Amino acid sequence: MEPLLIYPDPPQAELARMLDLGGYSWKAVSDERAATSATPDDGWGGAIIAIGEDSETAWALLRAIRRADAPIEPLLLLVGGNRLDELELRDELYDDFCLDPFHPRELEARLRHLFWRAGAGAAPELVEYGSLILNLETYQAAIEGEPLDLTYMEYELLKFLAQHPGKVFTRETLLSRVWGYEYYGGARTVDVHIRRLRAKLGEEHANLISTVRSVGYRFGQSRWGV
Amino acid sequence: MEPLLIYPDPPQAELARMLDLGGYSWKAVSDERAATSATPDDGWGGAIIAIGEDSETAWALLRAIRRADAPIEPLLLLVGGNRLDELELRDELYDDFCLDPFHPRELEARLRHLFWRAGAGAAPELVEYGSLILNLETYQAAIEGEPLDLTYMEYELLKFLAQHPGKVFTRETLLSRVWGYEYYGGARTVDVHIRRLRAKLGEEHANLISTVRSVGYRFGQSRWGV
DNA sequence: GCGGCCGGTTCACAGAGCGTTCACCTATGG
DNA sequence: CCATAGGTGAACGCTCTGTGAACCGGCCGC
Repeated sequence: MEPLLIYPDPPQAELARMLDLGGYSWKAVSDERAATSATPDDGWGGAIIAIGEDSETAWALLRAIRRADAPIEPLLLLVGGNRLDELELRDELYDDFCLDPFHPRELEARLRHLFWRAGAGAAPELVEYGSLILNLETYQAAIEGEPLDLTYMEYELLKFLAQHPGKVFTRETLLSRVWGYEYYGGARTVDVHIRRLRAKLGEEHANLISTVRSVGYRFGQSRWGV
Repeated sequence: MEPLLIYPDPPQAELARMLDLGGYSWKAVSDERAATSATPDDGWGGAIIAIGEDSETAWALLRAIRRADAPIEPLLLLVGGNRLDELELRDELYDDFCLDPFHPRELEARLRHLFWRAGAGAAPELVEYGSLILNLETYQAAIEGEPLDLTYMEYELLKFLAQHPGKVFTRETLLSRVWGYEYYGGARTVDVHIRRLRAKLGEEHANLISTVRSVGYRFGQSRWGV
């Protein structure tokens, strides 16, 4: 997970200890310029801004963050009880706040909930293996960015295989897991679908699906490095 | 504004006083049944649930609320410091929480922020996708500036699809989400409406709705990024 | 009340896409 | 070198979807 942006620098010892204990990576900055220049390649994973004595500076930093091209989310404030009224009319500048001084347990719970909320909204259901991507919501597949035009059964079969990379499945297992438990048909059906999958994956990636003679098929590399 | 659902009944005096002073209308209930029967015509404006001694009952109530046809939002918990760990793995059951006993000012700030968030995120009256625009207030639709003359069901179907671009829906899902949960009719009904939608969208934009064979229909192109 | 219109649902049919099967060929290992 | 397993091409037939049209119920004006 990307590191958290912490303000000010240095943060209060309580906060630093709680973050370290909670396994969060973080970096403290002292102003907007420092925040910009220290931005990780993948952006910040979130921010915790303490509204201290010089609250105007903190608010200015928050406005800058929210205006930026890649707004940081989630954004949590640490605010003293005597500054609560400053939150009013600034709703757009934060996602949650925590009274300072804080209970470590409360702050931890708030962070967890914020990250859950951020993650729950966006993330589409994806199955990935190397450059292969299956989007389970849109029923689309792509390899190295190139969309694959798969039929329904091809998609289902590839999905099942890619969800268990490295594992070998017999034809019978595939028939029952992909086609359905009560399915009764020839085992060669699997062969044909595997063939078409290999063809559509392209010569370059056809070896993603390997044949295990006398057993069945395996997707991806074996765990033993064969 | 619609009244707030408060649990338990009666609420602690501090909470009642803060709500009254803050100008909130509210109604306390003692269990799920009371909550259902006391539901205002326009639904609840939100809920404040205190996790007390009998936390299991409160969690059950929350689960029922979130499962209901019209989930109550926003949902704020009052939770004692010694019960903080119960929040873990229940993220989907609340929007925010406040330590109990609470500062009236903090609770007020949290309520204000929650309502602000709910209002800010509340359905924009426009749904847009490419050159397609749906005006939810006036029930009008247009593509490339050309108004579309849609019937009620056509409009509802297009609205639902356009609100979830890229995602594939089965006919059954569409029937339950667009036509209504209890609807029981032929799945071919969906086909016919899709056909008329495509016709009215015009040859040029008919491909906005794509068929996913053996699955259902998808509106627009998938977004791999989001 | 009655007849026509409008919108939603259902039906029947046709066409195409796709899964399955079969026959034949190639690869592999004993 | 044989036996067996897997790859390949093609054909068959089912299932799903698109489409035209009929049906049905509600609404409105005459």
